[in-house]
Amino acid sequence: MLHIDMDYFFAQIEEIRNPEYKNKIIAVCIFSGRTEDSGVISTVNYEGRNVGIKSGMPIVNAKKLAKSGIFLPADHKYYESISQTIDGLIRSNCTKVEKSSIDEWYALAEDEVETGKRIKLEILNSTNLTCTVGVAHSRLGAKMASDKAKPNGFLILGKEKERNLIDNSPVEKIIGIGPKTKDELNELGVKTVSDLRGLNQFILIEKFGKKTGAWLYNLGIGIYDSEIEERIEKGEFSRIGSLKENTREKGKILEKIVELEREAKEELKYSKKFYKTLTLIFITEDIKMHTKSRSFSKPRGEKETNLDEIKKLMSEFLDNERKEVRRVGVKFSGLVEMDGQTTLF
DNA sequence: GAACAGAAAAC
DNA sequence: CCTCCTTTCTGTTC
Repeated sequence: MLHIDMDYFFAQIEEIRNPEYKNKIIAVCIFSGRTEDSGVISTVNYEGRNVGIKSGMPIVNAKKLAKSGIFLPADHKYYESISQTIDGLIRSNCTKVEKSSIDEWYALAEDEVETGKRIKLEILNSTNLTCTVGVAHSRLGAKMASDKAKPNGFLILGKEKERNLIDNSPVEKIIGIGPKTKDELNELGVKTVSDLRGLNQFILIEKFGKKTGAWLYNLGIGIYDSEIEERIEKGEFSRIGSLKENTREKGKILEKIVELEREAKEELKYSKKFYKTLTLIFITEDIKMHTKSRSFSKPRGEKETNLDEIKKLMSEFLDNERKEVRRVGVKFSGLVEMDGQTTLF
């Protein structure tokens, strides 16, 4: 299996688009609009990483680390179009392709080493962007290989190296193990994947749930999932945004929700899909996420208004929660194809 | 089995 | 001090 991962994607795109920034620190930012520099770093180039800037870091803190750095707003539409170009190149070279995010792909091909090299070159020729390719037997191994080789790298792992690399990795380097699972595993004395071996599978399932528990058990004994899922369609569309200030005022919150709903509907319109469920998202002052949703017996389209439901769901939330609201969002899910007919079911 | 809410993760 | 988007899983309730 191949794993193709674009190097510091958004920031690299900005480097290519603005050659005058060559060799400077470039950080692509998500500005929240609360204050001048509120928001976080999305992606930063290696010059920026060298001085300690990381993705997820508040923009204000990053600016302290790089007085002369270039801090640009994310231009998602443009990054998406480049992602599509790359997607086309990969698909024309591989037998099976899974696009796992805007800048990452898993793929199968006849001769994977040769194909990987060719893809790297074709991407460079047509976009001027570098990427890193990992080749291994499993999905996890391919991903670990590209992680290890980046940036602008190429790494092939045979079965034995693949197993060793995974076995000796700290658990938090494994895709699927985040901060919570890491902490819980560390408490059990598990630091690396190899420490998982020998743990009782029923204890793992009891502690981490059926799915994760069984997956961790298999990981420990060297069984890695390898399926490629060629899904194309998205299952939901959502928009989230920050309020100017934390508040509980219905008018202010509603105004933002309506604005976000309009944006999410644009996506919906573009996809020509209908939805069965509307969800409002609330992030309170303590950064906890809450949701309120309503499903409809008949799928709704881009034309229908949800104002009544939005007001009702919002009131329901505020009546049961006394914290202030920091951010809000709207989500359309349960997407279905409708082609004009409303009597599909 | 659907609806709803929340947790966790990846990006 | 704290952005945005999507997926997957789990528990609960009806």
